[in-house]
Amino acid sequence: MIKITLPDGTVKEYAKGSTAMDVAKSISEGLARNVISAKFNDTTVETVTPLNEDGSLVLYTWNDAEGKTAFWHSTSHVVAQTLEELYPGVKLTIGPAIENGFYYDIDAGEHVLSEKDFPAIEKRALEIAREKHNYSIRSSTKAEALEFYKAAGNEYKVELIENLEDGTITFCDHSTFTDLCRGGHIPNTGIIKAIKILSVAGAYWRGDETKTQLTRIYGISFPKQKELTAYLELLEEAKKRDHRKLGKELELFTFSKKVGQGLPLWLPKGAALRERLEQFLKKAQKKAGYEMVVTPHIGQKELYVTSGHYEKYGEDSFQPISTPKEGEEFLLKPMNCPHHCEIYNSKPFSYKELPKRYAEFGTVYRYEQSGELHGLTRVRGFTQDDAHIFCTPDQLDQEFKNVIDLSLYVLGSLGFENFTAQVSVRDMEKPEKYIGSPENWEKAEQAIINAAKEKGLNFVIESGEAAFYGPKLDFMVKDALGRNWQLGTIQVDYNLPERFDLTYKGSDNESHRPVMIHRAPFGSMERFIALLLEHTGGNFPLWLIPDQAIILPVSEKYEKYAEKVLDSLENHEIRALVDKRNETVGKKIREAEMNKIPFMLIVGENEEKEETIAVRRHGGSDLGTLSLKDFTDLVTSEINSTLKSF
RNA sequence: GCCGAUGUAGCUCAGCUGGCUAGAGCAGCUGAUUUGUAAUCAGCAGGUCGUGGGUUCGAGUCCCUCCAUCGGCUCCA
Repeated sequence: MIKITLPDGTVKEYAKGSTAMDVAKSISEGLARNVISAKFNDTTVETVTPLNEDGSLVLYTWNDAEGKTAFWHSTSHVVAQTLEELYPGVKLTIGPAIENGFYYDIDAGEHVLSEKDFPAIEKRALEIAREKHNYSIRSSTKAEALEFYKAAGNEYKVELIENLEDGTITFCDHSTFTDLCRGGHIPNTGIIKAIKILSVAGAYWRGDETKTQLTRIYGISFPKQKELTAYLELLEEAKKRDHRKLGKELELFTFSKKVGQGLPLWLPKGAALRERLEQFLKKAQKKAGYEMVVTPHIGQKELYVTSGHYEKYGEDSFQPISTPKEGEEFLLKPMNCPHHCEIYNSKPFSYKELPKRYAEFGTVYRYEQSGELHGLTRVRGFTQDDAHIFCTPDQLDQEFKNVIDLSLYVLGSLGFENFTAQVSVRDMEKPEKYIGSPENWEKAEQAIINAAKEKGLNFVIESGEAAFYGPKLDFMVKDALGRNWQLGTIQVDYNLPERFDLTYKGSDNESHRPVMIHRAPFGSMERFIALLLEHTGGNFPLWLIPDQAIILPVSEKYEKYAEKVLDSLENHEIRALVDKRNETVGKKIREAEMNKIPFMLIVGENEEKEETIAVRRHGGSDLGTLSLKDFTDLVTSEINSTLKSF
């Protein structure tokens, strides 16, 4: 007998060799029907794996993330089988579950897969699923596994197996299909009721640009057809919140082929919105002890040779601008830090004067690969809400926490709640990749982790994600389609102070090296506004939205009164406009709704007589007839409740 | 940059296997209407079908080049 500990703490005895499914059956029939994956002593096991020792067991259903992982991974096997069947000669590589669904990478050989092939793949995969095949895991020796794939001519699997330890190699079989696989499957293909192939894309073998490009098939599957339908509807809804679409509809920004790809053009409403965001941050920064500086958009090539950026990125960047003068070259600035370093260097500092905090809304230019450009989230010219803090090593800890406070204030004021933080630290196995002393790195990494903990951030630590010059903390936010984007960033830098020979005089009357912090709470104005658009669906907070109210006169006769209302609102700094067009009220309301204007103020005979306005809120609720004072109070109080001062 | 897809009026789209002067709705303009909570009516105007080449008696439709966009990959100071 073996003792199995369940998540609620109960311990039960089972015959040796019992499976997770046996345990589920002993608890309830319903659970047994729904259990699709299990973890035994923190290792994923099949529901049919015999358990031969004491241990703790967790059972998962479709409602658990682990259950979905097993479900989607299992589906990828079925899809792989389908691909082998429909396109003879394809070579399978890997097929994991991902956050939403799964993919399978294949070397399709001569076949070119496109969307046209999806229906056939979906149909056949579902047929296979319906045949209710059991998944079963089988061990293999390394020699056997190698022989199998060498015979099949699949060099990818051979490469994978060569990197595996003998004795740990397993295959998963179902139907006539077999695949090298470490495990984690649902019991039976029959519970896969809906399969959707979502897209096809190129992906390099092992993520390496120099290796073969494989064909990646993305898909998703569900235990109920209804859930697939709901998921596809969700995707449709998400598309409506795409910032590229909303930006066009709300006239915030545009792109021009003539100006160049990845170079956004800000329209009046968008520019004004940007301006409000900048003022908002400037105010908070002033309180936090920052000083604004201004630097030019270009700098001598020498500047970037000093900073080291030219060596690292020069080839792949906008190329130097030459001048009539022989040998003179300038670069568009790809970041503001070197300029700020030179500002620091413009005079000597005592430790008593630190930290110095130089802030600038600095526009930078980076030659991003054409295939990588994406709306406002990935562009070639953008404005960072940049600042560089020069401080003593002792001040690093406190400064870092202060920056976190500022970043949280920014995210909070704009309604971002579901952000995560990522702390990027060194890859301890590759010390040669980083500059700066290990002691300093250790100190900085600890300072960041402590600060993140102290501020209660929901964060993950990623090894090897640090920049070569220092560790960092990034705030990550998801877009409408669930893709992760980095917004705010806080980075410690030991490199530039060294390269620019920055110093301060310490209490010991010796020269010391300051530490530098790069930080941008928005990240960039472009990306921040993009993510804010997707988060709010275009319904920005009242203080930020371009037009706060629109006055809709019922007919031409009330235009004068409408103008009077507009004057009054403008005196209270409410951004409003009058729709004087010769259209019906219904039409004016419809368009104001589509333009996402928060308040619609209808004025006609009654309102003129009583000096009031009939207020309709975006979304349809009727706030009734209000006096102008009541309305301005309403607007002010709503703004004050969302926009706290720092 | 790589793989796959897309590109018709300001916007959203139709245009079947190549065949008369390329269509619609919205937006725009003109006129009528003076409107009370999500589209008043009528008329007009608007397109070298992304670009350049090719095949063909004939190309929006087929082929190639380039450009841009979209989904991924790689990259992201």
